[in-house]
Amino acid sequence: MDTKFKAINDPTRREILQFLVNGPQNAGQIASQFDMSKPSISHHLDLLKQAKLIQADKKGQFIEYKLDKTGFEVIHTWFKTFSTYFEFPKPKIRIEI
Amino acid sequence: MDTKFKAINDPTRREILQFLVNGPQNAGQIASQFDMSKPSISHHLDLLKQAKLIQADKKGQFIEYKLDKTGFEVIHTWFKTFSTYFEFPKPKIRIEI
DNA sequence: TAGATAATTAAGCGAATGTCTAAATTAAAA
DNA sequence: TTTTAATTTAGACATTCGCTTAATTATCTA
Repeated sequence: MDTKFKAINDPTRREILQFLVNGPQNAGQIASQFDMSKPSISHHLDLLKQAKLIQADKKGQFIEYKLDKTGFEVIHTWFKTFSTYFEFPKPKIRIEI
Repeated sequence: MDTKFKAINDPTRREILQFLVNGPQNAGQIASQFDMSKPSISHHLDLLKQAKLIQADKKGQFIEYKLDKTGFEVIHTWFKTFSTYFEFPKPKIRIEI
């Protein structure tokens, strides 16, 4: 729990997550998106992985990262308490009688 | 944005939010829930207020705090990208005819 | 007006965080 | 096998964070 909130607390890590919405990317491709050293990005990837917000797949010399549902589900559950409290708008449908 | 993620990063602040689901409480009532000095809680409340996750209402000598929809909506919007990506189950709706 | 109560602001300190460069590991290519 | 490339691990350092105690502000009440 703590690990997940810590993971999404950093703006760079949130950007990495956004970037991975486009699909799986290897560490180098991710690093190239940022004006930051590769070791720093590597460290961010590690924290995201620990939080189970991303998954790592070794592909030969490369490591491919992708979003991991596991961690997001936990955050989603946490958030539900509050969305219920405020009754956030549910999707609207039109009914024909 | 940064402010909100920072706010929910701390476990004490998340507990405060959970506590406020029971309804508005003043600073003293909130502080009494934690084994921590009042100034520390006051500081946490300040950060939550800055993040617009809670609202403060001065009631004479007391200050009453309650959950603020504003900040939660922003987090909700951020999260939507990922819940869409994973196609999280949508809330059930009630149909009125 | 004094004194007591609720709460915040201020100052200080150790621990955690994010960044960097340099070194190590692992796998592909020459 | 030697070299090159992808990535991580290690070590160092400045900044931020969360906590405490002491002081301050604001409000109520006797």
